[in-house]
Amino acid sequence: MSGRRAQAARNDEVILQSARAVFVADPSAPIAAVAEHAGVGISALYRRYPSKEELLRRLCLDGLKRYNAEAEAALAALTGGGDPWTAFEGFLRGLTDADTHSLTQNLAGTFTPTDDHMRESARAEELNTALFDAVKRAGVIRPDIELNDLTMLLEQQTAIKIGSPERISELRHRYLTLTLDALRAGPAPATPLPGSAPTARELGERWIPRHKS
Amino acid sequence: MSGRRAQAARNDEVILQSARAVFVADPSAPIAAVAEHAGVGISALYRRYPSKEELLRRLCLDGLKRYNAEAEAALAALTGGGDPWTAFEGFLRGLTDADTHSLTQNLAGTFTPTDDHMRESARAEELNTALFDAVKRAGVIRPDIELNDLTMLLEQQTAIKIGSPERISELRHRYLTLTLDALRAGPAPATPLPGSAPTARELGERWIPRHKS
DNA sequence: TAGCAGTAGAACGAATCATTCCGTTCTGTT
DNA sequence: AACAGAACGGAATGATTCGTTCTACTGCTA
Repeated sequence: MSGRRAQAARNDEVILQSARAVFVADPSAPIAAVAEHAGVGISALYRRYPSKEELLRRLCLDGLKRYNAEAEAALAALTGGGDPWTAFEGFLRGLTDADTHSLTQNLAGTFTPTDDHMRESARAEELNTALFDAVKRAGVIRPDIELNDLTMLLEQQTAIKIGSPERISELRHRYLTLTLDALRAGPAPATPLPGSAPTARELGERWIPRHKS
Repeated sequence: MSGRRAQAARNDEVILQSARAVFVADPSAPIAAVAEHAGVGISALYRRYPSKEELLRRLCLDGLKRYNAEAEAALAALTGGGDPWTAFEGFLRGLTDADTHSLTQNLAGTFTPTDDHMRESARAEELNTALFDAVKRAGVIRPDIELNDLTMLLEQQTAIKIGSPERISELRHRYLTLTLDALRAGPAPATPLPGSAPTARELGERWIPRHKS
């Protein structure tokens, strides 16, 4: 399968990825920005999604599913007899990599949820509770942390927006490491922080006015 | 001094506070939202500030000054022989209360900075370095944390936006406590977390579409 | 080679928003 | 008592942004 058909198939992919990249960076970005990022025309978008809202719904739903997949994996590792803390850390690392919270919490409110969203969301809550209870029962987490604290902690990561996606990921893992140290029960292991601290240049760059980019 | 003159003086105040509240919650909010929040007409704003940008500049400058004031206070406490960790914690608590990072980092880029901003910013960097070096030298902070990490950690707080300003503050202090535990050198004290975790209701509320508020 | 799936991007229309402007109300002064 | 104007509320304005639609073009594919 090649030619026109192939380009279309390729576009399916590049459009979704571009939408993810653009809307994760700026949830209120115009749809034209997605087209530009993908290197396609606007009509290529509208051929696939009837409206911007529908595209956002799709992205968010994918995010929810990805979240649930990570949770299921962690839960499986846990009930399979794996080390509780390792499973828990892997869970949070996975979510950080997938940037699921930028896709769900940051997009929430920009569209009216469908039944699918409700379903995945409910499922997420189940998995969450099961996972958290298991980890809590294993006693590897400090006792005054509650389930919903995790959501907020992960959501805080979305405020880190500096430079390239890779750099962002590096920084998020850096501070996740710190958070994990704080989350862990018992004596602090003080894991060495990965990555490097922001530079003065990175921090200063944000003062230049950005009307058009 | 009363009557018309008094109302004007009162408006000076209420307008600034409203602008802070509105733009901290949403840096791209329309100027009309500020007027509405303040309970005044739009012209009351334009009488005081020639443009939206000027108002933003003012807010940001106030934020920078507040930041520097906190830093100076902490530095004074430190060189005055106070406990280094207490001074450091007080510094971060103060910044969290004043929400200086919402006023500076989150507003940066929405206007072209003036010389005043540059000046205060440079001053902030001086104070920062002095303060951080002193705390670092005292050995109360884990060694792999660098100066600019603090900025990012504080900036992450600005992602916490749930419910009333009081609730937001409570949650930010809750996670600041956690971060402080992670930041501190040596054996983890595991300070009890203040406030209460987010509720499912608080978390779920964000899924309702918000086109008009 | 006819037809259509697929596309690029201009055109359109609605909405948003900063700013201006006009008419009104009060106050301090003459 | 009457007025000059400070201060104000909010409608009108004009520019801009942005989602969506529409037209014209391209090159498979049957």
